[in-house]
Amino acid sequence: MIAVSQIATPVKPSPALFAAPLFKPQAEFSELERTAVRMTVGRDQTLFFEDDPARYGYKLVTGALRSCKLLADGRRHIADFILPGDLIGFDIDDTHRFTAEAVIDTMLLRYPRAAIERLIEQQATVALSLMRRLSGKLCDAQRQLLLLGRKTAAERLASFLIIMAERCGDPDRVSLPMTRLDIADHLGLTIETVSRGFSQLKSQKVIELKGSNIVLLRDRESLEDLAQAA
Amino acid sequence: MIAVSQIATPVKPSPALFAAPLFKPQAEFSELERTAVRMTVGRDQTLFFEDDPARYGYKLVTGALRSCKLLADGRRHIADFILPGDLIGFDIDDTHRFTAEAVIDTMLLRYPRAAIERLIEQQATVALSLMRRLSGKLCDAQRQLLLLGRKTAAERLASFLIIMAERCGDPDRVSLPMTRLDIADHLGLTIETVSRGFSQLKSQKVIELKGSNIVLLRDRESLEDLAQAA
DNA sequence: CGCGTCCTTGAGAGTTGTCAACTCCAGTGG
DNA sequence: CCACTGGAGTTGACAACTCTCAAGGACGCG
Repeated sequence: MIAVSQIATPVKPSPALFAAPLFKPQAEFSELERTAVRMTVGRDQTLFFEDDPARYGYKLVTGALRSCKLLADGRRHIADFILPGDLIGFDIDDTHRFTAEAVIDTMLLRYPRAAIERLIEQQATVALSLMRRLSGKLCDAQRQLLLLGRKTAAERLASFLIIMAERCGDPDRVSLPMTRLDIADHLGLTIETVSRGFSQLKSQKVIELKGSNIVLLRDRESLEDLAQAA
Repeated sequence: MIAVSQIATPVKPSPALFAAPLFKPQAEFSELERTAVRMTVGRDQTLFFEDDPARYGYKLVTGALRSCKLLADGRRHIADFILPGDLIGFDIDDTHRFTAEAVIDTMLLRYPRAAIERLIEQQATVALSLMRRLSGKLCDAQRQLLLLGRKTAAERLASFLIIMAERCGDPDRVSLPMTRLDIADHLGLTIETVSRGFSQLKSQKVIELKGSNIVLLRDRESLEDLAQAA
C-alpha cells in the first residue's frame, strides 16, 4: 500500500538540494546520492505502513514524520518524530517496523535499499557511520523507555521539550509541528493531560506559548529540574 | 568503577567454551575470539555503570543481566534483560548508556572494543551482522515503547511472558531468573501490580506457577489475546 | 461571520500506586 | 527435627495520578 498523495521526482534537475547536508559530504556517499529521488508527502498522508516491504531508505529534508504503531483497538503510540536530517529505513530490515506518516507537508530524499546495502558492504566508513546513527537511535529509545516507564506526566512533558529544543537547534525556542494528540501518543498520556501540563508550566513561568505550537523556554533550569534528567 | 566481585580469566585454557555459538561460527569472527576473556559476575553485582567508558564488548554465556537506568530520586527502569547469546557493548559508543547488573550469577566473554572496531572496519560481513543485531534491538525497543506507552498492566504482563517464552526457547515453560521487582521495573509497574497480575492470570487458568520463578503457559491463545500483540 | 478543528478547562471515575500485614520458603542453627 | 530468621511474594484497603466525559474557548479559513 502506498499513499496516493506521494509525489516522487528524480532529484537530478535540482542540484540546489545538495546544498543541504544530505549525509556528511563524504565522497563515500556520492554514489548513493546519485540514486536519490526527491518526494513529498502531504500532511497526515502515509509514507509507508508497518509490515510493508522495505524497498527504500529515506532522508528527511523538510517537514516532520511520526513513526507509529497501533494496537487492535486503535490505541496508538508514536515511537519517535523524524525531523530534518534524520534517516529512516536505513536499518537492516526487510520490512518496516512501524508506520510513517507526515505530521506536516514533508519533503524527503528516497534511496533504493539495494544501493544502500551495496554501499555498506563496500565502504566500511559508511557502515560505521550508519551504525553510529543506529546506536544513537537505540540510546534515544532507551531514554524514552525510562520516560514512559517511570516519569510522571509533568516530567515527561518537560523532558520532551528539552529533547525537542536540542533537536531543533534553538536552545529556548521550540517549534512543535505536531498536535497535542501526537504529543500525547508519544508520551503515553492523553491530550487533556498534555494540555494541562502545558498550562501548568505556563503558570509557573517556565514556558511561554506563542500560539499553541511555539514554545519559549523561559526558565531552563526549572525545566531541567522538572524533567528529572537522568 | 568496577564491581569487586568480577573475575576475569583468559579463555584459552577452556576450549570447550567455544562449543557454544559465540557468534555464528564464521571465520570472520575468529580473530576476535582469540581476544576473548571469560569472566563471571555474581548476583546483584555490577558489570559496568552508566557513563563508564566503554572499553569492552561482552557476550553473555550463562545467567542473566539487567540493563537499567536510574532517576535522581531512586526510581529505576530496566530497559532490557540480557540473556545467553546476547551481546552488549557492541554498539558504537564510547561510554555505556546504561548500568549492567547481574540478575543471577552470570558468565560472559569479554572482547576489547579496539579489536571489535578493527574487525568492523575490515570485515563488511561483521559490520552487517552487528547492524542486524542493532536493528533487532531497536525494533524490540520500539515494541517496548508501545507496551509502556499504551498497554494496561495485564497486557504488559501477558506481553512480557510471551516475549520471554520466545527468548527462552520453550514455547510454554518460562523460567524467570529475575524478581518481581525487576519485572515491575521493566514493565513500568510496581511489584504489587505485577504480583496481582500473575495471580489473576493464574485464577483465569492462563498460567500456572511452579514456585514463583517458573511459569507454565497453559492457554497460549488467551495469553496472546490479553497481550494485544500489535 | 460562521464553521470546523484543535486546544483548554472542569468534574468525576478508574486503574494503578502506596502502605501495611500476612504468607511462603530456603537457609541456619539449636 | 524443628524453630527461627530474612527475603521474596501475595493480598487488602485506601489514596492519588491520570483518564474519561463533557463543555467551552481560540484560531484559521471559507
